[in-house]
Amino acid sequence: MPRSFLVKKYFSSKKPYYRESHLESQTAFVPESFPRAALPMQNNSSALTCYPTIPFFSSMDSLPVPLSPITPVSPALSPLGPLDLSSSPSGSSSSSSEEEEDGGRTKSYTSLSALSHHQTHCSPQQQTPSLPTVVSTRPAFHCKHCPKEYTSLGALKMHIRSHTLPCVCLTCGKAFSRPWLLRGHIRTHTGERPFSCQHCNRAFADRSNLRAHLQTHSEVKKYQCGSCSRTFSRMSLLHKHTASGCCPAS
DNA sequence: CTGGGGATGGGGCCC
DNA sequence: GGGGCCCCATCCCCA
Repeated sequence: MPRSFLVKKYFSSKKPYYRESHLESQTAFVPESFPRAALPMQNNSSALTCYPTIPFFSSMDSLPVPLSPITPVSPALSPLGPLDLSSSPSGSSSSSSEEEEDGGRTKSYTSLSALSHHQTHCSPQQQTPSLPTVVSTRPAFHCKHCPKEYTSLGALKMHIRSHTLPCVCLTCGKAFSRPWLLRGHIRTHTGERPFSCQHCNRAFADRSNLRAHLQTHSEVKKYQCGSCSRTFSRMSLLHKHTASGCCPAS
């Protein structure tokens, strides 16, 4: 069903949206010799290039190295050694990535992302006091590029890709963390729109955008303003509405 | 200001 | 364990 969001806190500026400024920094890790000319249109996959993060790692030296020799670590002993360069002592930090209090129940997914949002929101100095100081019984894998930490190496590796951005578009040089993100981006070059609306035949390059579009065909607008009872088809529209001053409260 | 499309990021799940 | 995909989330831009 369309966008039944778990209503989470709305952080207006919490996450990096890769605009020009960021792009500029990104191009720093793109091999300068990427072929600009050839537009690999025929075969989408041909435009996919996942550079093995070499350029970026040139400044981050040790990252790929420690991943392999990691050995299972006892809960008390977090695998910080290899992965975490300078970070906090494993015990003390224990920002309890997944222990965001949820009625005492460990909630891994949304709370972690919420915690991540929180962490990216607060300065490292500030965040600790607000976090429950729970000593996690699970190992903590710290990202050395940001304050985030994960309970599995796989999750950390996945996260690290968002720093290394190994997938580079051969057409424009923009870099992405995952191949499928790059594929979606490549559609913006090729114009491919594999997702079409069954109601109006409008096509979209992204399934999420089709899903959002389907909302426009829906009679029911599910996002309602608490103050004026206006309803909106998207949560973002509701947020814009409230931000524009309808709801003086908050 | 609103509505909607486009683009993108990230976590989780499944294979 | 990794890749691919799904879904959620959010921002930007334009009409």
